[in-house]
Amino acid sequence: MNPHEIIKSYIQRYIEITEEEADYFASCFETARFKKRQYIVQPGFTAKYRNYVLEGAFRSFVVGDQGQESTIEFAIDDWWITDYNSYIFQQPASMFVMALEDSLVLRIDFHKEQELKNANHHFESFFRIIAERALAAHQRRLISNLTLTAEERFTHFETNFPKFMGRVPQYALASFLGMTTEFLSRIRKRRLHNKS
Amino acid sequence: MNPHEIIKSYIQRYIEITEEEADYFASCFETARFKKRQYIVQPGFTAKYRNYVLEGAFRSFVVGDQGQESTIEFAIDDWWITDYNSYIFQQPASMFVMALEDSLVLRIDFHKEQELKNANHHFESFFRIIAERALAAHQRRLISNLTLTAEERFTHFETNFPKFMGRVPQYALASFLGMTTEFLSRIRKRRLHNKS
DNA sequence: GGAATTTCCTAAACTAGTTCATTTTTTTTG
DNA sequence: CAAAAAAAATGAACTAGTTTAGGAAATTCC
Repeated sequence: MNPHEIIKSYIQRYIEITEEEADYFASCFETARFKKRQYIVQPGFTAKYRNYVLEGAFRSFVVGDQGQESTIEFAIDDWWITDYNSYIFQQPASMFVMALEDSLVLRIDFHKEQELKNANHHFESFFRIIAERALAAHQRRLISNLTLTAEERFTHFETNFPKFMGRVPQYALASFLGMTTEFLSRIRKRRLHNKS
Repeated sequence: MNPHEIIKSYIQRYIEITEEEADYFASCFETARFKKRQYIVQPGFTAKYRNYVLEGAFRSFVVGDQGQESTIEFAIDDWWITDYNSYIFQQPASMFVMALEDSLVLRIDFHKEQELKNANHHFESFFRIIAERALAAHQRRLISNLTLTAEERFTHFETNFPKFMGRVPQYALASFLGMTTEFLSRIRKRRLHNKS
């Protein structure tokens, strides 16, 4: 499938629209390629795009006072990524979004997205649905962060996001799960000896 | 202002609609009173309503295997509360939502909300906007949970949500901030002696 | 293909935050 | 208003996770 077919089938998962509407929706996206380690969002600059990953992988993270990185989100094929606080409010970003691999994305410009939503009730619904789903997912993550131990968080990630395992570097996963690389390493070692 | 005037002025903060549309919107809500410690959502039961707090205070929380409570959200006047995973997907809840004080809410039924969204593009926009804003807020919270120490999280809460201070019990705040009551107590004591 | 850089691992010392057990204070309720 | 229940405080022992430091693999890049 070509990029536009992919995004068409994506939107059709969530709302029922005509072929023409789906084509119009797809036409509002443009493809963009990024090389490994390239930044697509940087603190201080406003996130102009909402990005849908076709190929490759991304990671969004913030950098604390002492230079500690905290991974906010990962995105591989069929996931969205941007700095939502920056994109939604069109304010300077506080996060980095970086390519973890050479990647290909479909992206929509903020203003184009507003046009889409104004033009057609169905598109407004679509963006409402994906926002609600993202919110629900964030709430689930918050719950695991608050209730689980470091090891449980790791197990939870392994079982719920197996496709991400191996795709994302360990230091990035550790900071996503809210622990140090050293501790994640120790967990994996402990596992190897204790279990199975 | 009476309840319906309040919710009318609430929606008008986010979208521009006619007086008639605002009246219709308000007419889809009903008021409900709850006594302190009363549950409005319980695990196993599907959250039927999205609740807008007029008076009083609520707390949503999950209970872990060993009985440890983790507060997910607080809501006082002018805030929304429900179990979003349950409400959005109309699945059994995993959270409790409990009144912290005798409270008065305006609530909308899930099916009524769908009607509203289908009837009028503006209402669809409204729910899209509040979902996006809630998502952005969740992302900000995730960042502070990942980057700050327990004491910093407390300070951050004090400065960003002063209206909640004093309104919510300490044990609930501690579990919201991801620490034990004992530790929060120690932080406050430390503050009293060290600073100002 | 080899030097440089990045990522991952190991281990010991350490500390931020927890657990447990008890007491004091505040709130609720008959 | 007194008894009971709930919430907050205190302190000591403990531990899950961090820090620091060094070395081993694995990737990257000229």
